[in-house]
Amino acid sequence: MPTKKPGQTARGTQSGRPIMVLFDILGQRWTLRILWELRGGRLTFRQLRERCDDVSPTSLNKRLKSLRELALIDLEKSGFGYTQLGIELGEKLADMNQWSERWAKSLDR
Amino acid sequence: MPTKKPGQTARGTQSGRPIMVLFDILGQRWTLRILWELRGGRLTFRQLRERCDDVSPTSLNKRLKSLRELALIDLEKSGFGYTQLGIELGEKLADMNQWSERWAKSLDR
DNA sequence: TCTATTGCTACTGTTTGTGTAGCGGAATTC
DNA sequence: GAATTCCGCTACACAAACAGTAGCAATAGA
Repeated sequence: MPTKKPGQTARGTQSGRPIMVLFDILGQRWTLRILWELRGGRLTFRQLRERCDDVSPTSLNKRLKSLRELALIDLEKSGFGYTQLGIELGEKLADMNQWSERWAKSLDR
Repeated sequence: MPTKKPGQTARGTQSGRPIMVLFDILGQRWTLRILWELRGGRLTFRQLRERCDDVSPTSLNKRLKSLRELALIDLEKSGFGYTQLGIELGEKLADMNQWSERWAKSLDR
């Protein structure tokens, strides 16, 4: 299945609305994790695999391919890393991290 | 597979860090969409199914069960809806929606 | 009692993800 | 210049997740 871009129909919707396309890719396993692990700077394919609990190269490659097509990450000599757009999305994940800590505390009580 | 809560190991990690648990549940298909569709208020099981492009009841039920265990949504007489914690997460999704619109415009160029 | 709606489940087939092994290419080392 | 080491990536077979249809038990209203 080719990666769907905003404006095109994505898994589970016909609208092509950007948020639906985003939910499509983020709703696939490892996507969120990959974006998260890149927050500290560029990583090679193999470094990224290690950080992601040795995700299978098959899955990793599929996700990286999609994320590159969607212009969220790119590949340079020093490895995979955020594009300008990806940085913004990474900030959203950082927000979620903060929220998740409060969430965990609430669940404890 | 039982739903993992923060502090417990989740799919793809041993740490139990809240963000990893969150990525686990959000990285399953339909989770993000379900949370998104509840933004306008409570919906019954069947209403939610319709909004989610007729997702199979099997999948919907699994997600709802997980989200309830994680205290992100609850079920009242008027249907499924956000908990207090869920509202906060819903706001993050609203942020993402705004971002995704800018993202789509950037991709056009 | 009959009807309609609720949340939910069983069952089966398709799609998605996993795990191992290893490829070809480029850079580095001896 | 041959061998080694790293790079991104792929093939293939297996396991887990998801989908689609049908229909259940429980509740409420007429």
